[in-house]
Amino acid sequence: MIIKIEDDFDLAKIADSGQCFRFNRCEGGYSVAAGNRHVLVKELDDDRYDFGCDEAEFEEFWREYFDLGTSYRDIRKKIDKKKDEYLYNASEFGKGIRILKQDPFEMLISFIISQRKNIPAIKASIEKLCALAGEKIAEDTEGKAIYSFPTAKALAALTMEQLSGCSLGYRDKYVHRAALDVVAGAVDLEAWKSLDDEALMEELLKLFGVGVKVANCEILFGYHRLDAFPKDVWINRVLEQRYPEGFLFDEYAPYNGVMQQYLFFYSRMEGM
DNA sequence: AGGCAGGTTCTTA
DNA sequence: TAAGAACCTGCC
Repeated sequence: MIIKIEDDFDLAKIADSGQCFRFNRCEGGYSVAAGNRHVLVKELDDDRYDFGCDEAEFEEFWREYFDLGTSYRDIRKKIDKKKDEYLYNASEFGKGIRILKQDPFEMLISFIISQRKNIPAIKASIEKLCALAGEKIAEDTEGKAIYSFPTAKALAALTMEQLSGCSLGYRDKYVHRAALDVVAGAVDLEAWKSLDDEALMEELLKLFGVGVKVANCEILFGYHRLDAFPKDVWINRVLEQRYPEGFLFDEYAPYNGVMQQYLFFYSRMEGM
């Protein structure tokens, strides 16, 4: 179905923003996989986009997934060019990025895998994991199969040999344990939605293989709490070099996570 | 060939 | 409590 989107919306930038790992350019548009769903999105002219699904599915799932109820343009307006020129430049450069509303389990596993890996390596691992334990849900325009993200049960059923075959390295035991804990009910990601930020962080940090950085990614991308501010090597370099006096967290609350995305995207492209 | 990649855990003092 | 080492794997 075709829909007009007047707010910030740039598929290429979202695909490259590092928040999602199954969002890829392919012939004729962008292949977007989320949980057990898949859609092909094409950019048309005049702010119009063609989503390869019917209206019911768009309204029921993709509108929410792309967070179309939030104005990222308004969020960008919080940035004062004179007061914070670097962030202003970063936001102009990253204009079009949105924070997707992704599944907490998929994000948790994805960011556990992400540690000490570059983005292509993360994607490769996740793709192998989906092919191994997910179900085929679609084909992209090049005829390549798209698989759902594995359920906790399917992941927990994998042997360690199968897991390490997905190039997880030492993270294989983290993924295994997380899946087991979810299946056993000791970890209830749904129930954690009702926790406040601090309590949620505390629970996440109890997970094997989850430290502060991965927990913040989960809070921002898995729970869509837009104030979470993950600090990775790129962001730390930016904070050190560009904000020796400190970043203006108070100014940007409760949207620091959105600002983090602009900084991350900008710094990575600038090759800082 | 050795170092490093969107960190975290384990060990040691 | 806080540094420092170790950790899988792939890629430059």
